[in-house]
Amino acid sequence: MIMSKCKDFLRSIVEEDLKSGKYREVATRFPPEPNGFPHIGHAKSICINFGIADDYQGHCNLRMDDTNPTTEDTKYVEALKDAVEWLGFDWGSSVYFTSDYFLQLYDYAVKLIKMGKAYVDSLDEEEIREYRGTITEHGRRSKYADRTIEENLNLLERMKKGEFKDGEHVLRAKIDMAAANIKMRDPLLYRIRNIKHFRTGDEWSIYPMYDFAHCLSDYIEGISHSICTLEFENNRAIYDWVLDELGLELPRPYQYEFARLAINYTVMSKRKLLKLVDGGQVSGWDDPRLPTIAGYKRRGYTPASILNFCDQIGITKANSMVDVSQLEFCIRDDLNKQVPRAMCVLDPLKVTIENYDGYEDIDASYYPHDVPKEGSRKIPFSKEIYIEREDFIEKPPKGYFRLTMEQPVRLRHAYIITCKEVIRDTSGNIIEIKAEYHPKSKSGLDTSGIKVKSAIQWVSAKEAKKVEVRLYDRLFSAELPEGVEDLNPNSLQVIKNALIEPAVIADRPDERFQFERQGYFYADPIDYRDEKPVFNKIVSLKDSWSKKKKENNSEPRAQTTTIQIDGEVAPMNEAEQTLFDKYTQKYGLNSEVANTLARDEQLSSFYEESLSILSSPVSLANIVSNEVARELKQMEVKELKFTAKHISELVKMLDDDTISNKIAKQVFEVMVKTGKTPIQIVEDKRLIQISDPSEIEPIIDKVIANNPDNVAKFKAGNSKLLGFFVGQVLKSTGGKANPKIVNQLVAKKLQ
RNA sequence: UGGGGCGUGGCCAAGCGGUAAGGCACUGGUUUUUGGUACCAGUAUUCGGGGGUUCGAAUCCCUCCGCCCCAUCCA
Repeated sequence: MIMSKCKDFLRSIVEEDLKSGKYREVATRFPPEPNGFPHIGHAKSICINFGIADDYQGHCNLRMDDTNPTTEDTKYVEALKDAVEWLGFDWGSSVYFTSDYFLQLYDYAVKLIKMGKAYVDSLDEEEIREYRGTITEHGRRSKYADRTIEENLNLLERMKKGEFKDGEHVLRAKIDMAAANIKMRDPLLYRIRNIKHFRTGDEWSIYPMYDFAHCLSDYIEGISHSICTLEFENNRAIYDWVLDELGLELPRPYQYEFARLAINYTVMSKRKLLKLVDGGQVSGWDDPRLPTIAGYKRRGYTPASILNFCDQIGITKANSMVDVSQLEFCIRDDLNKQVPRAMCVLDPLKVTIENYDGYEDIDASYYPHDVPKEGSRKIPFSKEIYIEREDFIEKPPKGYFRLTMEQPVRLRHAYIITCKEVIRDTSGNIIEIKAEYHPKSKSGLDTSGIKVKSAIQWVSAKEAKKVEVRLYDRLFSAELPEGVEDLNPNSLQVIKNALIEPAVIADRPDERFQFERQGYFYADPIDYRDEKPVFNKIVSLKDSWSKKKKENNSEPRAQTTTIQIDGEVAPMNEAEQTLFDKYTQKYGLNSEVANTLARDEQLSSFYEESLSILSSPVSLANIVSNEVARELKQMEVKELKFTAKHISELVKMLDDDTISNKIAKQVFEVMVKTGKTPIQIVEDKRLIQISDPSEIEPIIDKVIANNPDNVAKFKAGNSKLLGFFVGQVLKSTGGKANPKIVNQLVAKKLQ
């Protein structure tokens, strides 16, 4: 596999963990719940999980997360397996099921109870919800939380045996009903479901909840990186809690989240998809308009195109909406290089070539000059042919390249024709064109000297085969569809009597074709019959003509400028205000720095302390409010490896001009990590700054000599490049050159 | 008592203190017997806004704004 240059954040984490020896081998998993057909969002997840495993010589398990027997079914298991296989991934010798771990999971639950970390709660559903509290209010603990370990054990055992009705009891973790993260307010671990499970049958009356089952299943399988979507971020706390409380032998898995895929003009949630399937708006889970893997497969998308798409969209934590055109590009890009071209007329208009009598077979390559593949077919040519209705216009708009009364056109692979006469029916519709062909204009042997602007597809009337063509368009007309009201009424157009050149049907050189000038099509894997061929449109070709036409009658979109309203800054309390006044008035700090310091108790006391050692209020304030503040975001003052004394020492050197700001940052970094004193660090690394121009100038000369292009650009007015040169000089002195001096010198030399 | 995330062109997305990558889309042009493909060129003086630190900030600090997720016995 070719690795792209830019690693995504997950791969960066995996690489680090492998390097540090946290894991010997990377192990991921793709853990769908078998309660629906997988869609392209799953494909993204599949690519991530299997892709990472492949990239780092690890493995990825396919695991059915089948903990909720009420919605799950074995038919979905099959669909999931199909999807993974179709995309080309290998899940090894067997598919995993969470249900295979039910016994182990139960044992872990017992262990938690014995540790006093879990209890059987007997509140009803509504009470549990009420007790949980809200976003802004604490929850309160159930009175049942005080049950003894024996009681809990006994109850759980009986729950398992099926002695209770659904909802009578649940098992909950004993964490913290006041947690700001609502997920941590004693989450449910098990619930009673007296229902048959599609794999375990009636063996169990209780089923583990996601939060309990998932982390432990990962652990049981030896997963290293448990990758899921963003909405599980809050659940990570439980994931960690369960694994940590159980005191399991390390290594244990960690959870990481990425943003799920969204594409415009479609829906991706299983709920909405199921609604379309059940509601009959689509023909099934494999309806070619659906973003399901089965749908794309049926429509004619290739696995490679989906894989490529997943690669192109990247992996991040930012919620985003990918444009369908990105997907469409991927399938066109893939098919362009490999499928045979053929001619198919969707909306036939009869053309009689009056000066042609007889018949010939024209030999034509299946591939255009820029596709390096071999293969050709015979195309019958005769007096009566059909062309596409829209390839003739009596009164053409400007820029129309096809057949008109005055403008000849080439019949692809064949002759040039000229329109002689238009035949109409009684209501004035054009029903036929009488034309003449130019005998010397045969494709490849053209000596006619006639110039045409385009070549159009056609079929010979007698030999053409009738086919059904299903034209698919986006399912929804709204970019962000809400429901059925946003459905595109024209998402499916069935053309029963399209005409196709016979070789496509007789020889079937492929399953996918480009119907020239129209798009890519796929022989429907289910409905296609030799006597009644059916083709699905996969995607249109790009069409700059229709775009141009549309442009003429569409207004440019109005620019939206968002005005940003500034909120009010929280007022300072009295003590903060006093400090602020002191900092600005007595020490001469600017208000921003004073503000940062005054509002943070830790920072201000740190500042005061360092100020008592070194009387340099402004420099100290700058370092404390910027660098120290950053460290204090991660930890408490007492956890810091450095003290106010270190900082004043650092600032002293800065004030002395012994070191530059740039060096100070380096020193600070080392100090944070090691706790060494700044003086020590400067000595160790010989970080004294170089300010002597005679020492710096030769380096500048060298940089200038090495970058003639950039010198030219700079002189041409690209003043941003000054930073580039300064940077280069700084780099070659290990950051030791005095940047102020370098800046002056570089500016002077480049004048 | 709220918490957790996220903001870089029209859409994705690199970048992590030293010249704002790349892809899609778009616009021109070249090639072309597909108005396709391929190729070339163009498109962000600026990274949600405002301040601050720095010789230098998309990157560090402060602050404000805007989105998303969480109160299923779903996953």
